[in-house]
Amino acid sequence: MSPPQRAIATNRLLDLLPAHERKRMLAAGETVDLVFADVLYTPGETLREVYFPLEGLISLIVPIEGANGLEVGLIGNEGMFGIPLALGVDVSAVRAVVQGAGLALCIGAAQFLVEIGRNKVLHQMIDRYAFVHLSQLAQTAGCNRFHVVEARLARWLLMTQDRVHNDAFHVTQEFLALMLGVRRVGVTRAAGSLQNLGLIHYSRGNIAVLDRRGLKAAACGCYKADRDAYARVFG
Amino acid sequence: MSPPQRAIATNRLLDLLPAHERKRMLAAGETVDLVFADVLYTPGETLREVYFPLEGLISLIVPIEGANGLEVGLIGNEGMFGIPLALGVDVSAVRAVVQGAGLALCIGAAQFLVEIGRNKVLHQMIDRYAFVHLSQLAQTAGCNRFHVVEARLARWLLMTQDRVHNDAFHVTQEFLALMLGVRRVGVTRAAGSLQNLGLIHYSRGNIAVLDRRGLKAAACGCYKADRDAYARVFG
DNA sequence: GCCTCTATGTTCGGTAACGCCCAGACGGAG
DNA sequence: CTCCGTCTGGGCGTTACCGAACATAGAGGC
Repeated sequence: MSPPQRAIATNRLLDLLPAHERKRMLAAGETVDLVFADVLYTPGETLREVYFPLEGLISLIVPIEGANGLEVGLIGNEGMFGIPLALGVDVSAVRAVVQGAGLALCIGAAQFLVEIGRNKVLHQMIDRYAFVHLSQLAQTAGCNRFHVVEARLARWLLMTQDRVHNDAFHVTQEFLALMLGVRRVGVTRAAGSLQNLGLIHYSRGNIAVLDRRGLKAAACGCYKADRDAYARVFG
Repeated sequence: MSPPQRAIATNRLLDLLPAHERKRMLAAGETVDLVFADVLYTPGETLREVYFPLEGLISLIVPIEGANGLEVGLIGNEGMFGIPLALGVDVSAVRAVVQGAGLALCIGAAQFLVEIGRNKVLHQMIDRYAFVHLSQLAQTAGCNRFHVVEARLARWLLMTQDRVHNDAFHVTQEFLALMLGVRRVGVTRAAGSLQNLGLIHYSRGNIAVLDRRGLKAAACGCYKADRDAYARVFG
């Protein structure tokens, strides 16, 4: 057997740029390691830099009175953190927490503004991503209101799997409960149900997706809606 | 007594523009009458025009499987409908329904694109508004998840009052139930409670806010959070 | 081996919603 | 005045959660 190959991680947004522009972006920032559970930003904090995850995963969490907060966005290598800057605002509206360790391209705010000012295609692309984020946010709002925990958990697992490009990843039920805005017990029940159906396997924070098709069936339509929204804009 | 005066309605976004630019915008479009319950757009529909409400009220509703949809945004004269166009996307992500009749400035999509291409201040302003909308969407997502009907109803009434610039307006419990994503009976209970507290009065669709302070106290903090988000960006 | 810490599983009573259905009450059209 | 459509109020059983507490079980350090 050959040793485990490690593909060069990329960011799908940056991949949309012409080669020379992509190089420019890579040169404009530096590759940093996102450390699990690091809080990159809190609401109201001034944005010092933006992140284009190559492998890492960033959760966007909105604080809410009477609760521990709620995840309203999940950013992997299909997106970026720092939309407000592209919209002319330099503060974060949400808490940004590293949910999966890995590399990310980090670009200073000032430099990023220079780049989007200089490069129309880049700016256009970020704007379109902002629209996708807007759509997904609206979808999530409805999902959180109407859909049962099990379906939302299935959706979350699929979204995460898409972003880590791996059937297995690490996340405890405690953490899932925080993301979904439910009690841990609720996650235990839902996850147990999904496991009984043979869709996933988990043990002490190690989750493996066994049956992607089945998981899609168990998830609410919001998963598909999210993907469609992305695909409609980026093809 | 003097006859009821009718102030010239304005749009707070357009008011932020220099006088000559504001005139230009008014000339670029035409003033139309938003008709109650009209569906301006459905999800996926191509945007033919944008609206800057002067008096009218537009509800943004996201379709959601297993439910009748959920309101995720409310646009009065403090905002505009058509954010996607400013972000380089020409389809609506939501259903846009006229929730309060009144005048609005309507500008064709092509013309609007010309204007924001020509006028940096305008484009910047719309982008910032998009950010505010993003923040409010995140807040709403959490609010819908965690807060009880009564508090959400109070928030909705305050938001609407702000946008119609009037203590009284017309909205049935049936409609409120749709907006809040609950049963009509749930609205009956919550509205009855607010009325018992002397905060509002209602009868057959005619709602009057009697005690704004009290209503703020009854609402969740999301109302204040929304206003703060707007104020932080537009001062 | 043993201990400890973290993660998971279970149980209890409580509650804020749900869907469904029916009853009353007002107001405008005829 | 009567009729009818719209709007509001209430009851009933059900459900998916909640908060709190307690019980097991695997993984790693020593």
